[in-house]
Amino acid sequence: MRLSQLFVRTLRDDPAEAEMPSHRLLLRAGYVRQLGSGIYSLLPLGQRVAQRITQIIREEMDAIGGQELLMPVVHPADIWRESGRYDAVGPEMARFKDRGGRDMVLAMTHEEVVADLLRDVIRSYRQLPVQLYHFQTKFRDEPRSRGGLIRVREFTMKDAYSCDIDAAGLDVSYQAQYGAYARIFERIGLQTIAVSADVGMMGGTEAHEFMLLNPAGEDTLVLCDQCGYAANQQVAKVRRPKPLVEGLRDIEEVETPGTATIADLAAFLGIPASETAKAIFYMAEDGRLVTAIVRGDDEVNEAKLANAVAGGGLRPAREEEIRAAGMEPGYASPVGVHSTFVVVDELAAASTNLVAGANKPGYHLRNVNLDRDYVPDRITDIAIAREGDPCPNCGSPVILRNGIEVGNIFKLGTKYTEALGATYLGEDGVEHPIVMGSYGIGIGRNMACIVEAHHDEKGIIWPEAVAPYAAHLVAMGANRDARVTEIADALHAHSIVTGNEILYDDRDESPGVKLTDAELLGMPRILTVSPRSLAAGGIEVTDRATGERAIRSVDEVRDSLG
RNA sequence: CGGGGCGUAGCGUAGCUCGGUUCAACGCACGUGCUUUGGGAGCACGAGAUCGCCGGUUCGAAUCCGGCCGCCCCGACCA
Repeated sequence: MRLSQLFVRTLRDDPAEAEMPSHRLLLRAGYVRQLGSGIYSLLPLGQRVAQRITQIIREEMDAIGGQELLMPVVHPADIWRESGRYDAVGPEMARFKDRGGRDMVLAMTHEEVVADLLRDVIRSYRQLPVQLYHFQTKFRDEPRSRGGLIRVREFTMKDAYSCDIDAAGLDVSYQAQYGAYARIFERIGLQTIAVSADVGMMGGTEAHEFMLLNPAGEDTLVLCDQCGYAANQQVAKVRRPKPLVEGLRDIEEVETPGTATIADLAAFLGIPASETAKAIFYMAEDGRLVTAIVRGDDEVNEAKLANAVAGGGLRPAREEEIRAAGMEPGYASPVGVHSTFVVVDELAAASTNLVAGANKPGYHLRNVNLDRDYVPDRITDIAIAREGDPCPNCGSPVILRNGIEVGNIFKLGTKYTEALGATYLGEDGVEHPIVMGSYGIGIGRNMACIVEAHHDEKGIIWPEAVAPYAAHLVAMGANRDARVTEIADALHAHSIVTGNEILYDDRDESPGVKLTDAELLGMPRILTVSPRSLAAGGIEVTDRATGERAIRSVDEVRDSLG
């Protein structure tokens, strides 16, 4: 490809809106352009990278028996009503009516369509298992897009769906996907960590997310470098040492003016925050007011709490809702209150003689104890893991790191197949719902993550496997030696013939401009043809990653392009 | 949705406090010509902006006021 013909323009200055390296460089080097918030065009260079990533994923999906198909972006609302998600999913799903007034949606994901296909095609256990996948546009009207291609609203995703006769089959499919993911990320140059993850609104029993460590990552990971424990903070278990149990002392009211926060309360009473009980309130989707109790030095993990409540999503309760239940915000506790769903963290439950709210302004209670003073509905781990906590596996201190999710795998189970009636007739002559798994990789996000992991101050450094072109040929000083253009043209022509076309900077630009652009664009090798290189014996080959330069003969370079 | 910031030429910005013949400017990029050619070249000429939009105040608005829209960052949110 001749650079003089390529639809691209590189920018000398960083666009003001770009902060992350990948966003900055992809814009400056002309791989992408923004159309609106979270909506991007891939320019020809970007599209080539996307296609190379896509092809690698395709190969690995095929290698584990995946079958590629293509499902629509526009869905009738009906199948989303069948699964219950038409109402369960909020405004992030775009909805509209077609000309006939029928409700339609833009696909955020394709479980419903897969289940619909399964109920149409699958009759017998003999047709299972099967793994389906496609590359398709998703639209999710995110409340906030960010970080260039890291979090966008419209994007292409590889989503795969495994379909098995039972949980054991799902385990096999899940493991196959896990292995394929490891190979995919290895091949495209991303060092990832697979962490246990929350199943969230997808439902299901188990999930992993493949994470790229990155300071700008939106997820917090809890990692143990001793035993390899790795979990998203949303699900990371907390196993802190149990406190010493004291004898229960009598409850006692104490005046504590102006102590609506744990920090103020602990300071006022001169006790550590760990000797207090913190009450946080949420409304569950089913209308229950949830009281979460953690020790004063802990924070509530909302994902864990939501799973403990099992009443759908949670939102913070409003003050009037808390008062309506008989409690006083800032001085609240479940003591003497019976109308809320009380979830107590294990550590708080094991702690004795805590200070808790008295449910009147300016007063707390000393020596509050579980069971004696209030009745829990559930006792479970709802605290958020902290840096230095003992690893739930081996007890070594864990570390916290930010990560970007580059892929995920979910064991869905039968949620969608039951809802849509996708069943097979088993060997036992009985109808069973098909057991599904779901496996996603965002193409654009992966492209951005590769840049995050592979760049320097000069520009992008594409790994060979995903580079838009294997080499960037720069012709310089053509007017002083006719052989320069001759040789460069011939090399470029040769690369077309071999099917491994290189990028050829044939522009009438100064050497500085050409070399700077070559480094910005990031092909793995830069081939320089100039009177100087010819005098030295041929073509200068620069390794973009290491900066190493070597003179190679023209023949040698030509052969390397084959 | 809360908090903060920003919208002036393709990109980056100045001007805005203090309204008016340096108010529409500067650098880069762009076009033409000549020179230049191994690290973002030089000279000359040139094209390109109804200063995000609408309304108001005023003799006069990029500048002041109100409303709206868009974009970015933090948080909430995130199959």
